[in-house]
Amino acid sequence: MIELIENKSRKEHIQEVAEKLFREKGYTATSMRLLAASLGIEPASLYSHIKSKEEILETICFSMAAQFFNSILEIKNNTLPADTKLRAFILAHIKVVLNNINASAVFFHDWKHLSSPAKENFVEMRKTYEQEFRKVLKQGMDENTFKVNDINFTVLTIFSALNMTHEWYKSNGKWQSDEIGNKLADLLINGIAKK
Amino acid sequence: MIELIENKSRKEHIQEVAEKLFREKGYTATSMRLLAASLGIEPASLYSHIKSKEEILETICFSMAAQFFNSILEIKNNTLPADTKLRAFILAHIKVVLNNINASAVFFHDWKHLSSPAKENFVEMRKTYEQEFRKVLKQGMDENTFKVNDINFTVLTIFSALNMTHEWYKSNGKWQSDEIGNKLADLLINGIAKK
DNA sequence: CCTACCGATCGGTAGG
DNA sequence: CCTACCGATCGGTAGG
Repeated sequence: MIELIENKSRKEHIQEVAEKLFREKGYTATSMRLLAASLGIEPASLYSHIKSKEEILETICFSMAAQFFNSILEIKNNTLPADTKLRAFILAHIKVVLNNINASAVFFHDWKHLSSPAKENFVEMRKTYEQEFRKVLKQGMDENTFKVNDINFTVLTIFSALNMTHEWYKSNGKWQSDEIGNKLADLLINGIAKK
Repeated sequence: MIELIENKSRKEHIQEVAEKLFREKGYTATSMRLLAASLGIEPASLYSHIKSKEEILETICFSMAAQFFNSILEIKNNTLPADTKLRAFILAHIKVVLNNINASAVFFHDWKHLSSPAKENFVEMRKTYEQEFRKVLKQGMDENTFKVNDINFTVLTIFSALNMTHEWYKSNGKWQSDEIGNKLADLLINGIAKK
């Protein structure tokens, strides 16, 4: 059986196929019947492994959130120059996005379909995570190496650039995660204009 | 009647309310029953004015596409230095996004729910539009004022930053469209690092 | 993991 | 713009 060969539980398999479908069609437009058919089972059989459609969405969103937090855990308290630290943050963030390309697409597009209180928790976690990026921008201003007029605006723009990579990234393409992370860091830190 | 005072046809009113709901809940998750209720009419009455739910989506997507094209029409064939031209493109683009905040959210999120051949046309138009931004990056490299390693990557990142503004922009906020456009242009052209 | 089925809701039509 | 209604599909449950 595939799930034994790949050493994955049936639940993990459901999760994985759901991520792919949710990414392609969107969470709301994906029916449990299609998910079941994609797994080769009857719709009712899904509910032996999962509680509800929304449970799948919650698992995606909170597992991704945990991965984002973990990815910067070892960087955030290091003593590093602001530009080095920001680049490390960007590389860590992009690695999580590109290693979980389906889940991150769902994470970015469909978190708003979470119910309360999951939705409020989600927004709160995102804010806490973004705070680490705010801190490093502040640090760069204090060190006089960054010129940032508006920290909030800059953080939002950085995340815009980082989080859209999932839309155009092809895993069979020529770029590795760190290459893309470095290109993004170069562009955001140094800009398009020649020095 | 409101629609007469505001000089709007019933169809335009439906369109406007639909844009707001589609933005808030997503296209698929918004039912025609909710749309009707928001307008204070019965669901069946909608179909006196529109052909289908997807017609509303098509109108949003193609009207936005037309606005984006028109906004750069007077700029693209001018003889301008690349950085000036890129900034003008960014200001024009951001003005369209922020003047149509609901419609642009739908445009960016839900275009994939278009059916064929509308979807293919949409993708084609977007590619043509992006081409103008590619040209100005190429121009900047020729003029030796831009340092761009990868035009395709850079254009995608520029649009990521530009197109996410709709998610956090508050129309009652302190910023006007051109202020945001200029801040984006500053960040993308000059970067975060102090010169 | 299946058969059988639930009530609710979907987009849309007929006819006035 | 309404009443009345269509067949299809939704997420999910009961019981095995």
